[in-house]
Parts: sequence; structure tokens; C-alpha cells
Amino acid sequence: MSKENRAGIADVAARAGVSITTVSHVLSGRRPVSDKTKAKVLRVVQELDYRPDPSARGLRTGRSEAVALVVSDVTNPFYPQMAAGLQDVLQPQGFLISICSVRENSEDLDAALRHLLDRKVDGVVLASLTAQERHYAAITDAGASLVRLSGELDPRFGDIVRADDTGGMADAVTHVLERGNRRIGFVNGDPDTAPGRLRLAGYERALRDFGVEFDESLVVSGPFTRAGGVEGAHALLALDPAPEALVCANDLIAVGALDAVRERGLSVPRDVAVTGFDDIEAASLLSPPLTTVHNPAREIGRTCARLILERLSEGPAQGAREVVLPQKLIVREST
Amino acid sequence: MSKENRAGIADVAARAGVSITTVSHVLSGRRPVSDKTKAKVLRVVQELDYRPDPSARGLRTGRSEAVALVVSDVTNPFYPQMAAGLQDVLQPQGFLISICSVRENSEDLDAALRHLLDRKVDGVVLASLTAQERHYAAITDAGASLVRLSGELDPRFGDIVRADDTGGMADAVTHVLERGNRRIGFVNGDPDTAPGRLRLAGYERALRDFGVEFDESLVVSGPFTRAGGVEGAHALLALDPAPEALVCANDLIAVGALDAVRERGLSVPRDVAVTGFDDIEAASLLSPPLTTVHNPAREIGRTCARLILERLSEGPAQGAREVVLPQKLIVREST
DNA sequence: CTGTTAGCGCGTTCAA
DNA sequence: TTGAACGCGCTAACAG
Repeated sequence: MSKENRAGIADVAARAGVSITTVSHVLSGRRPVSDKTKAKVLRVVQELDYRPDPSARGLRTGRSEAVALVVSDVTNPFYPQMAAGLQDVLQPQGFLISICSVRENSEDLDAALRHLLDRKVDGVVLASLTAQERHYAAITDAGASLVRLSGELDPRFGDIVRADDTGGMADAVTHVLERGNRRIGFVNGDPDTAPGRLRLAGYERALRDFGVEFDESLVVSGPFTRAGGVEGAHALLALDPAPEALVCANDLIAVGALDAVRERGLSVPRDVAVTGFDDIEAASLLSPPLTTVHNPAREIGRTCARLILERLSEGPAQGAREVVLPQKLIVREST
Repeated sequence: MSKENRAGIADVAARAGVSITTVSHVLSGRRPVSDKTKAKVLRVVQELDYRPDPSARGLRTGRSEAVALVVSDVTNPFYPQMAAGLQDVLQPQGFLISICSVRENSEDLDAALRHLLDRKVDGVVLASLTAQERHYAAITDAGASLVRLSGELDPRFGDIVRADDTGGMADAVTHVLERGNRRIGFVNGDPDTAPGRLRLAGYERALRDFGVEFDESLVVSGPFTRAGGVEGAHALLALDPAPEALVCANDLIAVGALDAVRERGLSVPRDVAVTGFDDIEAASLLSPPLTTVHNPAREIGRTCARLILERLSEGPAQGAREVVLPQKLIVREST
């Protein structure tokens, strides 16, 4: 039984010959302490391996040095990547990161937020798609910093961090144009979703900037799935003349496009170039490895963390900020 | 400013006309309370939307209703899957799950565990490969439950949960045998690692059980990578007669094997069958979709959670348990 | 079956 | 520049 009771602030004070108050202030720096006693206290803190009890501190301060990441599905590889970014920044500062996966319905989210806010998390990164205003309000009302990954900017409801879907897609299309292709098909996902809309906009913008005229018949839509990609690609490849490249709205669609190209006995990239979007793990494992646009999930996580830290130190007085991070084109062998 | 102060236990007591103690015991059930007062208290709890403050409770009890998952790389898709399993079981019980990613060096792990134990986590699921005995001891000494994913069972150091690598590989080999193949190559990863050893054992066992004699020349080793798979597969396919199937020690190796088969102008599965192990996301996206063995990560997570809950309620008196979960063969189109 | 009381370990007034 | 003393909100002896 190694039951050696952990040292408390009182032990430190006694051993250093000062009051509890002084120890507290040495550690928090919230009031001047003479260099001499400060040194002595710090030495004793070392000797006793003293660390303040987070529960006791939380009880007094209402803070917890913890940040929560609320997602709709931990299993989506985007989120762990974000979590890694949060850790990069927050772990060294002594913050704890809790990941909270919530089914996409608002009662679950209500419950999860209650739990988290009861525990006095200092910040919440909200990646749940079904979040409502009342959820935002619950978080900020509880005094926690909020960062969202989508939605409208509102000074009451924290900051927003997101990636530049339009710009990323424009880069992909530009790349394909620079490879000499002009007749470029676009296999979109659901055009009523934000990614569908923004990525299509990127496609159009790149064509315009390159002086290539937009041809409506080269754009097809479907679900963001492999099957959607197969169908969309077949439709475009049946055109006469067939497109020289298929730009896909996500990697799953691109996988399907690859299937379709193969089914027609054509070769990638010789006969037709294919690009994806997202850079899922599989992208580099396909044959040929897929040229795609990498969603900077980790960098998004880091940015969220920094915004939270800023709010924590500057107080809640400032307005809302929106940070848009560039997507990065990854050129592999499918173009 | 919706600053309405949260209701405390005292408010509940006052409104219900009982003592604070009684409220506490109604909620904890740790001593009998008359049905009448119990009902009244519960009603007031509802009305005031009272929830005990976790910090205050933690300060008193030394517990936190939180469990930590310590991993070496959040980004490895196995861990989020495990985390989801933990959530499945722990979230409904009101537990918070913290994921903690630690670089594979022991000082980082020391620091992370200190933080977690300071916060009085009730349990730790330790998936870090470099954990030492002193880390196990730190956890159990702090009174937290420990579950590990590998290593030797030791009554002092909590329970172990893992998947049956040997059985899973035996299933894969048996499946290939049942398809009529007899000359089966095995592309292993590093045979000095636990997976390398256990999976090779599964290969040998399946052959033996099927009455096929083991042929050493059909086994090659290399790294657990795509490149390793390319090289190993080429070596085996150069044999005369060539193997009818390539069983690979993980999916990355299988991707490489697929490359090699293609490079030789052969077709999968017509000329040669290929299997993987792990069932990474990419497995189903390859062409052909890969037959592989699914690591029951989520079920592992659930099991860890259950073991922790059991220890929490039964006290630390019991001995250590080891739970081995079956791997599941996923038959796709590469066989 | 119920209430009174004493801390848990810290941060923070207030006083010196 | 320093201390003494109070209380954050709760649980667990210890009475009754």
C-alpha cells in the first residue's frame, strides 16, 4: 500500500515557512511576492511534487482547464485529426481534451452540453451539424468559449473556423486545366449541402479564371457515395466527346469514378484524369493513388484551440471572428 | 445576461423542507429515505433542474465519473473506434470520456497520467505501447481502474482486453482453403512483433487443422507496409509453381500485394486470391474490395468500459481478468 | 428515518 | 509584501 498522502498547499506553506496565501500567489502570480520567498516556495513545490487539486480549484474558480470537442461521429476520421490539432496546442498548456460523440438529435446534444458545462469546461468546439441557437447560447451563457465549424457568424455565439472548400476545388480544377485538359466533367454530391454548393462554385470559378466556358452538361449530381460516383462518371463518359477529366466532389465519388473508368476499359490518368476531395486514408492506397484536396483538419483543430485560449485570456469582450483555412491540393498519380 | 444562479443542494433542501443531508441521500440512495420525502425531494429536483456540482462532489469523494483513453496516436482509426465503444457504455452512465494522445516516450506518458490522475479519473484504458510497470502502478496506486490492451496479465495491474489475432488469421486461411486453394503464401509483417507472431501462428494452425502441410518457403516477412507487401508478394509470385493465394498480415501489406499482382498482369481473385487483416477504411474501397479480418475495435471499447464499471462497483478486491474477443472475417471480392 | 456539523483543498477578500 | 479566515457545494461521520 503506497498510500503516501499527496502534498497539499498547506504542506508546502508549512515547509516553506509562509502562509497558504503566499503559496497560492506565488503559483498564480496574481500579486507580488518577494523574490526570496518566491524562490523558497518554488523549491518546496518541487521537493514535495506539489500540484494543486483540480477539483478544489474548480470549485473555487469555476474553471477546469478542460476543453470539449463535440462531434456527431468519432468514427469519422476528420474528427480525430481535429482532436490531434487541439491536443497539439492545448496539451502543453495543461488542458484536458474530452471528446464527446453525440447522435445527431438535439436532445442528446442538450444532455451532453449539460454534462460538459456542469463540469465547467472552459471551451467547446462544436462540430455537431444539428446544433441550434439554444445550444450556442447554453455554452456562452455558461461562460465557456465557443468555436463552431459552420454556420453564420454571430457576435453572441463565438468564433468560426472552417476550410476553404471553394478555393480547394478551384485549385484542383486549375491543376487539371494546367495539365492541358479543357473538357472537364464535374461529379458533384448533393448540391443542396454546403460542400456541394461551395465545391461546385470552386469548379465554376476555376474555369472562369482560366477562360474556359462553363458547360452545364458536364456537371452531374448525386449522393456523396461510391455508387453516386459510378453512376455520375458513367453518365459523363458516355458523352460525345467524352470529358478528358473527372473532377469529383469527394473521394468516395472519385473511387466510384475510378470503378466506372475501369469498367469502360479506359485507363487513369492516360485516357481520363480523376480527382477527389477530402484526402481520406484510402486516397493514397488506391491505384492509381488519387490526386485530391486535403482538408486541413489538424490545422483546423489547432486554430480552434488558439481561438479558445485567446478568449480565455482576453475575456469575452471581443466580437466574433471567422477563420478560413486554405485547403491543400495533393497531387498523386490519378492526374 | 441570463445569470440566474444555478440551484444548489441547499436550495433543494429548503424548498422541499428537508435537510441537505436528506437530499444528498435521496440522490445517492446510500441510506433509506421515506417514500414520501423521497418523492417530494425528487419533484423539487426536477422543478429546480438541480444537478450536483461535479467539482464539489469530486473534492469530497475523490472520484470524477470520468474515464480516460490514453493512446499513442488519435489519428490511428482503431482508437476512435474504441472510443466509440467506450462512449456506447459510459456515456449513458453519465461518465465523461477524455482522449489523451501521447507521443511514444515514457516522460510524456508520465505527465499525461499525472494530469489525469490529479483529476481523479475513475478509470484508464491504456493503449500506449511504451507503457511500463511504473505507469501501471501509478494508475492503480491512485485508486483508478486500469484496463490494458496488451501485455502480461498481472493481478496488480488491472484487466486486459484484446482481440484474437491467431483465431482471426486462422479464419482467413481456412476461408481461402475452403475456396479450393492449397498452395497459400503468407506475407507477414515484422515477425518480432506480437501481431506478426500471433498471425503467423494462425496461418500455421489453419493449415494443420485442414491437413495441409506447412511449407516454409511460402512464408516471407517484411515491414507492415504497402512497400513490404509489394516486395513480399513479388517474391512469392516468382515461385514455381506460384501460390494460388496470398494471405497478408495486414491490410497495408495486402494493398501492396494487389499492386504486385497487377504489375505481373495477373487478376484478383481469378489468378490469385488476396486477403488482408484489420479492415481499414480503404479495404472496402479497393478494387477488388478486399477480403479481410475485422478488428472488433468498438467491441473492445465496450468491453473495456464494462470491466471498468464492474471494478468501480465491486471495489478493487478482485483478481485480474483477460478478455479475448473474436476477430471477424469479412468476405469481399478479393477471394 | 432524519438532521447537525465538520471538513475536502483551494482562492480570495480583508486587515496588517 | 504578507497572513488569517471564510466559503465554494457537497458527502459522511456522528447524533437523535
